[in-house]
Amino acid sequence: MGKQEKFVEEITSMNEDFAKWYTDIVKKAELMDYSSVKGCMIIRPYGYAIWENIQRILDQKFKELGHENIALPLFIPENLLQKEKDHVDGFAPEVAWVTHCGDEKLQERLCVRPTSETLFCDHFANIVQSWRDLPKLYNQWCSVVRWEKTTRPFLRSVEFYWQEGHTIHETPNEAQQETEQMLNLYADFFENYLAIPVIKGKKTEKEKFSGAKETLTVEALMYDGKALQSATSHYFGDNFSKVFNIKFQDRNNQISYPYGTSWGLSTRVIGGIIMVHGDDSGLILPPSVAPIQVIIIPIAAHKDGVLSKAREILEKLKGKFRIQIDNSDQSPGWKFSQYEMKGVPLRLEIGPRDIENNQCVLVRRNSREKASTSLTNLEQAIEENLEIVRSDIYKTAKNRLTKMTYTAQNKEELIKFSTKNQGLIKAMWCGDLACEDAIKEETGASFRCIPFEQEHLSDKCVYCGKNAKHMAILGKAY
RNA sequence: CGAGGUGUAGCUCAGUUUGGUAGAGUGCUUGGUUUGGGACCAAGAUGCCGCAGGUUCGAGUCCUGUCACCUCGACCA
Repeated sequence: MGKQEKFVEEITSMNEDFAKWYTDIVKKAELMDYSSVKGCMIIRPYGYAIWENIQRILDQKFKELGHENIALPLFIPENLLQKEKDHVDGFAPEVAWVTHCGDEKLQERLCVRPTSETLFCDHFANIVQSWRDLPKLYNQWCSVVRWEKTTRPFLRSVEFYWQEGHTIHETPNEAQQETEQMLNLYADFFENYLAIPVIKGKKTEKEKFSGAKETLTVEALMYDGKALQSATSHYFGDNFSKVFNIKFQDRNNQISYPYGTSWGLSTRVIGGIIMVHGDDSGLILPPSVAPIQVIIIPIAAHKDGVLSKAREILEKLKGKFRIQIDNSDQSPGWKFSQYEMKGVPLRLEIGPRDIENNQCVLVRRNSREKASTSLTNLEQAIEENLEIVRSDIYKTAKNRLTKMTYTAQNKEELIKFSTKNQGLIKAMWCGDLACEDAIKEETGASFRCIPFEQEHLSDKCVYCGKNAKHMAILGKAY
């Protein structure tokens, strides 16, 4: 039986219709369900458990770096939102307004937060007086609302869950370091935990966050060749501080404005995990965030000793791994398919033949290779196999990123690559908005970022031929 | 917000052309036999045919309106 063989007919093949494949996966793996509220989804327990694992890992990392969690209101008064002009211009078209309490019209309407910069700044202004009060390193886990016209599960929904970090610092340098530090933290999380290779870089003026001086981003490539902006980290300078009148007395007894940052990562990453690692049999979850890391499937469970042996294994390992046993009366084949659909990284089969030989069968989700494994060193074998899953799916994703990144030397190549090939395009750029707009118009590809790792491809802008300032990464994005 | 498509059992869909008893597969429930890649037999339960009007003796089917969802664009984390 070859690796490519498809065991499940219920999922649309990803090469046939990627969008349909994606919808099939999120529904059949029970990650989400549609709700009665337009554009809003229900994250089901299995999907939410992935988010909880993401939260647990990131929350610990944030705290190790001195950040504290905080909870701010769901609502933002209109006057507060409107203080920073670029910011409100960026978000106004998609905010939801609360206008009434019962039948009574509110004095001032309230928007449901699309992001919380304004609330944080308003609060900072109240609590900061001295340089001794700085830095403030805050983070909030919450949901926000952006009334998007078209929605897709996890990738773009009207309400979505995320974390938003908001910090203020004494000096620009310190705030810039924070911005970079958090971007690096995200990049490390994607690469080493989610097994998703990312490109780190800076957004163009056009693509940066409304109100930011600079937006840093990690961009990932999906199976279908589209890019996903996976997490962002913004440097605000003193933009927001001045507008919100956040002042402190500095070490020289002068009145100063602090320098701010914000950074966020949302449930969108779950969409990224699906589209980077999944295959025609369903999800493939990175072990670090998989709700179930090992599923034990007893074979011929009615026979003497099988179930008790399976339970014995579970008891021994349940403190070490997220491990479960499926002793339902479905056939083994059904269970194999079911847990492959749900992306469980490792399957442990145990049947009468194994028990005779003091062994079990371990099967990695991504390769489906079966390996008889002694029960004596089982814990170590599982640990090794989970790590093999992580590094294998990382390699697959990394190879795809390399293979699907093209270098465009001139306008013809740029147009050719953006229309014929799905993937990312490296190209030199003069830095002018006019070229950026024209490229978007002509090819449909947007500037994903100006990567930190620059290469000198040529001296000329790929589009206008003027002197090039940077190498940029372009692509179609979710 | 533009273009296209779909709403019938939990799910996937047939039935709409030509109006006349509400269907199939799968899933679900119960019992039994099975069990190393989605097992088999038997017996069951399940419907405001998206919603609101209209035409008609009679509407899932025809007409008008409306809502929701999906796909592709534009916008976004």
